[in-house]
Amino acid sequence: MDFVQVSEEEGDEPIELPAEEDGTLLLSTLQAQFPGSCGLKYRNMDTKAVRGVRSNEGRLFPPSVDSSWGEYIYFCVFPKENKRKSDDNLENSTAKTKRIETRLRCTDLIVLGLPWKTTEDSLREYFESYGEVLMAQIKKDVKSGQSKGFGFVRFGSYEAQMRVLSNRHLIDGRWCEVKVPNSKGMGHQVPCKVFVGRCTEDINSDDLREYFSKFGEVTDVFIPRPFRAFSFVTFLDPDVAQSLCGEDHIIKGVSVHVSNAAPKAEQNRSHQGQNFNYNSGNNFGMHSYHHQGNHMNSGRSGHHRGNNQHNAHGSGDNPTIGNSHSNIGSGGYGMGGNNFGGNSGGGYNNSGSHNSGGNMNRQDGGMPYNRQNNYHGMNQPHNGNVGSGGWMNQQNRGHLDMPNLQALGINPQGSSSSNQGQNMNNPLGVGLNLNSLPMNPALVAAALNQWSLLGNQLQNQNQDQQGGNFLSWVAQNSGHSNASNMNNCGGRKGSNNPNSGSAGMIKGDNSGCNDQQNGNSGWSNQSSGSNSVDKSNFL
DNA sequence: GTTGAGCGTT
Repeated sequence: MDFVQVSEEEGDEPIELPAEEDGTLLLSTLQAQFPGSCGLKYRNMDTKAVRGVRSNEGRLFPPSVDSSWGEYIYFCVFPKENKRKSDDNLENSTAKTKRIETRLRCTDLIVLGLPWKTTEDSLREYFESYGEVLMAQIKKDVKSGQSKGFGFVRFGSYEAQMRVLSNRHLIDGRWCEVKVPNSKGMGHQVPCKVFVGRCTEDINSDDLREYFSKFGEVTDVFIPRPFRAFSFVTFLDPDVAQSLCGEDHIIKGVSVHVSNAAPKAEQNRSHQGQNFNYNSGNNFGMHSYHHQGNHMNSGRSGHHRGNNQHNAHGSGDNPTIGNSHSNIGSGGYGMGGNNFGGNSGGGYNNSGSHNSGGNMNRQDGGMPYNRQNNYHGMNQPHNGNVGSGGWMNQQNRGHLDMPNLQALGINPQGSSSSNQGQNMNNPLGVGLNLNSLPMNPALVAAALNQWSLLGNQLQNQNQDQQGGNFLSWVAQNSGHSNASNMNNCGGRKGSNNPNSGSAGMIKGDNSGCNDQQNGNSGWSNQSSGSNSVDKSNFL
């Protein structure tokens, strides 16, 4: 009996696989040892090139005319979606295990928001472009047979599942969510998304996709608009994403920095007192977030970097519900880079020396310089969500650029938290859920300011508050917080009033400023040198 | 016949 020496990847120790009597090697024999493999290849010693092995109807044919497999060591071919970073040899030992594991990890996926008209056939048809669909069902009303607007799908491969989870889906004309059902306990999601800082405006999504595809399959590229000098790249393989973190890459001549797209921390449901002390339960095995006392650190790898409060939340789905965070106008428009919190419910420390940073929304792009503590910020830490998510549609539907939260293990449902629905943290106390307003939160804030709604409420919550409206409150607080903030921007040009955080739509000029930590308008993040950007709001 | 947050008569 002839044996064929096969290794998973070139250079690995080979396994001898028995060939059939006719000299062929059964694909099933190969797959018994190398699950997921679909073929063989070998390096031709003469040409130094890699040659593929002929494969037909479940059989692999020896390359030589005498039906001999020779002394070659063959290595496996895996479907493209299994392809790993080519130089990723360190993971060979785990790759196989991983494939086995991942095969076992296919789960039913719930598809929410389906059009009423979608049938199981059309649902299946849609998802078959991602891979083999083992099951597609629409939940219907028993009596009427009418669709309930959601359904389930199951894929044959984990790769397909991952791809589906990391993409958005336009099904029969409607944007739908695909999630792992009741996934609050799902802990296996690892971040596939990386934050790419120091982007320039001429680096478009195609550039990013093209560049990063050489490391692994890119499933999504997201560039916040208006331009904020960063973007997100999502890989199919979280290992690829992780392997790139911390690296600098040159794209179109520009040195960009890749870092973790800060995973949204576990929701702090306890909400108690002044102790804002949460360690994320979602550290994905690579970093834990120590948000202690009154300064939250957005730094990676558990380090306290920058000490700028940031908002780890604030996606369009407003996952900050039930948390002690706030966004007012986080995201692209309006107040953009700055989050002003209302701090209802006791929150944490409005009066101590360590007040939250003026720009709570800052997440560094990995620049090692010009990092300053920013404890002296507005006296309003977060709590309450005012218009979080900025321009994003609350349901994330219909927005082409909205990444899928669940790909990162973020479940916008808020799971069992009691604070679902109406925002319990609403600092306005005016019975408004600004998140539900389909408009620019900055405008909302400005409007409320006009109505003197914001200021009054905030006054009750902030002992430093001297009265006035919200905008003046912003000005005041960012005003006396600017000891650090102003200094961060030595190159500031005069056009931007750091106290005018309220001026949501004013385009700030912060060129030369690497740390925009004051009350600038959201637009000010457009400064070319800015690394003070918030990635978290786009996770 | 309407609707649009959710979690599945196996």
